[in-house]
Amino acid sequence: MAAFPADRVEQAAWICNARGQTLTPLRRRVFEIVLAADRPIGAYDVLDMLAAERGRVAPPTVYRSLDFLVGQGLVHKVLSVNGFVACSAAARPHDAQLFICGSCGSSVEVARQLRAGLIEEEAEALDFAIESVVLEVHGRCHACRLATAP
Amino acid sequence: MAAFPADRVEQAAWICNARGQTLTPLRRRVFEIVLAADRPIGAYDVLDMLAAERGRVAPPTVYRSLDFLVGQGLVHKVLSVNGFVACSAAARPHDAQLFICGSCGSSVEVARQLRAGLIEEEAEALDFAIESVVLEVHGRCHACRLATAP
DNA sequence: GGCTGAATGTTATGTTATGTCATTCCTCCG
DNA sequence: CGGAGGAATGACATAACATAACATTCAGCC
Repeated sequence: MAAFPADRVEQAAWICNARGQTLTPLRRRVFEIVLAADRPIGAYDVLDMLAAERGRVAPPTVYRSLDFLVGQGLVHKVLSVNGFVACSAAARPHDAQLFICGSCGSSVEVARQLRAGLIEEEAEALDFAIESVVLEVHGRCHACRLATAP
Repeated sequence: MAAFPADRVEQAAWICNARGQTLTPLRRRVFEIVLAADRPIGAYDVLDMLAAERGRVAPPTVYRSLDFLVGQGLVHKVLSVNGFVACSAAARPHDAQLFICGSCGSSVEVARQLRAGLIEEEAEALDFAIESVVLEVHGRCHACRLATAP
């Protein structure tokens, strides 16, 4: 198998192949659209862009592709804004840790683990089997803070 | 002012009063409904229950009351299930930390702080001003684990 | 009495997401 | 070759969640 590629779309294709999955043209295009937005983008925004390129597109077309990408860890769903954002480190799936600016809508994914075992401790105490953790931090980003407090 | 009451609904009324707000009959009833569900409940489920009691009820009626309760910290919105759950410690507003069972739908709110400063550190590094933090842990609860692994 | 503001009612619509069945296309196997 | 089977997509309909905008009610107050 070829070496891990530099381009993010090619990386995505490589990752899918490595798992016996296929980044079809449609999925690839959806991924490109999500990637091009530098912030969480709504499913219907993706839909509109697809529709502009190829005529009428129905919601399931978009949701199926997004679900696939989320399933592969290539894209994260951002619950607090009902949007989707490209993962910044998709090689291995992980729970997203996002800082989301309420002012400009941008989001930053943080790779470094921001949990310090307390969640796992608590889960242990509750005898709760963790499957995933949603962590979304809301506030104002650096740029927006500068903009309004000059 | 009277002492802090034992009943959760009375507590809620007391908290609202202390802030110059009013827990009106409608809001009180919505709070009771959310409280009675021992898990996150959807806005439209609340709506159905209200409608059963008082005839036609429109969505804004319910959403306004829920928004008020969320604003007062009496109820948390659970993003990952589009639902609302009564806060277990409403006296002072806080970000919710929830363990949600994907099997039975129950949720448990944890009062103990599960963050260890890493999020704040990261925010500092990003010059990001935190306004709120969404933390929702998904998995299987104790009861459901017992049920399927006897 | 009439002004005011908070709350609620009412109508309509916007936004997000999914269920279901049909169609296409590729692959594998005989 | 030809058909079975599976993955992906297309197409249609509808469900589920949420809000905008304006009307009405009602209590408190001058």
